[in-house]
Amino acid sequence: MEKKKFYITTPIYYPSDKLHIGHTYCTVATDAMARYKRLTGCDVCFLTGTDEHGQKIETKAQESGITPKEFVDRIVEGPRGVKDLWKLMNISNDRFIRTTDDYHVSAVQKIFRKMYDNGDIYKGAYRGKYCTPCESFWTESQLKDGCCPDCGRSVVDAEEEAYFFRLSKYADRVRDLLENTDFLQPRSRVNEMVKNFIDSGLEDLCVSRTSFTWGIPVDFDPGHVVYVWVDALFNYTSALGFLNDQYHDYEKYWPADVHFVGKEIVRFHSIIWPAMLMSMEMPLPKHVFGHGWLLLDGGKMSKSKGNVVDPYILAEQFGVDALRFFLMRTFPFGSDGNFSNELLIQTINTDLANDLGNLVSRTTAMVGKYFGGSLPEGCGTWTAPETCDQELLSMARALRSAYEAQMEAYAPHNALSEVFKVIQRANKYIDETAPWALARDMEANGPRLAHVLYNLLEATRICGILLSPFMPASCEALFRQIGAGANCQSWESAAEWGVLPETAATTKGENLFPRIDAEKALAALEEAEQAARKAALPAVELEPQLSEQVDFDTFCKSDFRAVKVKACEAVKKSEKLLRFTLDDGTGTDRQILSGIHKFYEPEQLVGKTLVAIVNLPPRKMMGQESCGMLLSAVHTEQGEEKLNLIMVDDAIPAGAKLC
RNA sequence: CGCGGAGUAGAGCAGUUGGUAGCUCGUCGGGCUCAUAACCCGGAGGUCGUAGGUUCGAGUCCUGCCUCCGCAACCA
Repeated sequence: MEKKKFYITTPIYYPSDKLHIGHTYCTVATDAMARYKRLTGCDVCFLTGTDEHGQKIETKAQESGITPKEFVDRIVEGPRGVKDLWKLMNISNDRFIRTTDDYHVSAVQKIFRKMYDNGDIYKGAYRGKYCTPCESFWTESQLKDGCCPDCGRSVVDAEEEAYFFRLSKYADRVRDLLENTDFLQPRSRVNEMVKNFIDSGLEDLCVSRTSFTWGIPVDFDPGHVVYVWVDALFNYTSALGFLNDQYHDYEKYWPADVHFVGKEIVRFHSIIWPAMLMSMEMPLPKHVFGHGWLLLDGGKMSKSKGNVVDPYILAEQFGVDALRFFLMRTFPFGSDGNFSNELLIQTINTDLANDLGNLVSRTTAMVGKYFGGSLPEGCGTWTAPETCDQELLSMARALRSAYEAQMEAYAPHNALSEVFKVIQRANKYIDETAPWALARDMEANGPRLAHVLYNLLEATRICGILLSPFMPASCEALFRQIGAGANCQSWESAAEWGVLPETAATTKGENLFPRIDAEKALAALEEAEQAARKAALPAVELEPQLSEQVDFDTFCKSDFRAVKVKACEAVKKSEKLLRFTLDDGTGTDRQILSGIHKFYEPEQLVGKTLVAIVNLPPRKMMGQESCGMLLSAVHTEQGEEKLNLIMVDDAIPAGAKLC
């Protein structure tokens, strides 16, 4: 029998910056779904990638002084870049597409031309505001107080030649698709799309740009580049080989079973994407699922707010599987959720350490302690099952179908909740059967004890199978510990009781999920985040130079002298001040106070030759007089202030004038 | 009246088609000792934002109002 096909995608992410926990959330969800489908026996194609064109990237690359391609290469392929992140997160994507890949570029050009040839793309005029000095085009909404957002000068009405897609032509068909099918999920998003965009009238969409060049050129009209969303959306078919020779699976996998996307781009996927496919006379994807956002402190995560959560730090601190699990278990997939480190730690401790990890730990420990790691033959059956046996068995038997229903409804959080009901039931079962009590009289109770432990292993095995799409590596370890071989890990066997061999060899290995000390972990996180923030700051920052000029005579009035440090000590009760006793060549000691204790210890400086301005009026600090000021060079290194005293050659005599 | 979402125990959240208000953490008490000071049982704590309406019955449907938050830009 031919396997059922399943094609699933993440959005292609915009690599204008490092990816954060929100991107990770979406990709982990897609990965869990893909792994689940593979588990059930589907032939899965799982695609992710990056959307690399557009003005923002062009601008950012310019600022960094590199080409746009170099810029995106760095973020996509570079250390701790997009591909690294997915590798770290154990993402099982079959393909990775970059919209700068040649095969995609030429495919998009063919698509653009085809829509042009069939009349759905036409040349028209794009009306907007033009800033003549900047030579740039703005839309009404981009303006700042009605003026150019770049230079603040006034703008004029202008028209620019551009290509348009006849979106309006497909309005009725798209409305029908949204309102009368389950194309767009969750259902609540339908209203939003229809009311916001379709009811108000779909206007034709401007699908070319001339204001920047970092895009796919319209091959029959130089100067125009293809609008990024046309470019981006067709990644889903390019990656299968549509109008290119890179791949050859278009017939096999298209249409996609589901596109997982963030709610902010639902509009593009549920209106523009189907309309363009209709124009191309291509089949439509079966579903678009718009998931929610992870919020921080109730607000959106954004670079400008400086509250972006770095998935690298979390995965390193808590483990990849724990992080994957947390994301899927905690937040209802269709709606927004409040992310917090405290919640993350709590979820890991409650579900993974206390419930699941501890269940495996206590079960394998008992099999080891009472039966040397392998249960006796015949322990799988029991002639007079008690109520608790029956409850555990029936829950475990029913688990797969409950789980499946939730997964099919794109409700991974509920699927996990079903699994944990069984895990909790199993922990309760241990209490009810009290194996340690049975073990006191092995002669009389040995067979019963073995059966109880077998039931626990079986329940654990079934849970392990269903958790494996979410925590692949940890579940492998779990299977090893309970002695479950490959044939005990299949989807089919998750609905059957008694698959695990009765004498399977168990081992009490490392704790699958160690408990986390919340206080320590939070402190470590804080530290890691600060280090990351620091690393992100510019290496060296300098004070801008003054543009105001100073005349020569004024400059000459400052009397700079070489001075030698005769003594130096910290000023009592002051955090910053050092008191210098200096030889300034006059024969009388000069005292200067300087707030540089943060940078120097006093003993380091004795004997050094420094530079001071000596004709400043004396000033009292902490009750002591300071006659002049020592000169230092200052700059900022990765956000941290740095200071270096000007030290000159010791051959220079005290009192030598600097000019 | 731009669109949409949210307002449920001290905190964070679930509540599908209306039918005895649940979960996690915290708190109080009890049990157990196999286990990762974990596990199991029980108690306290909610007039489900507010005012009306439909209904035998509404957290769940309808209307008004209040508060918070997103979107209207290529931020998952």
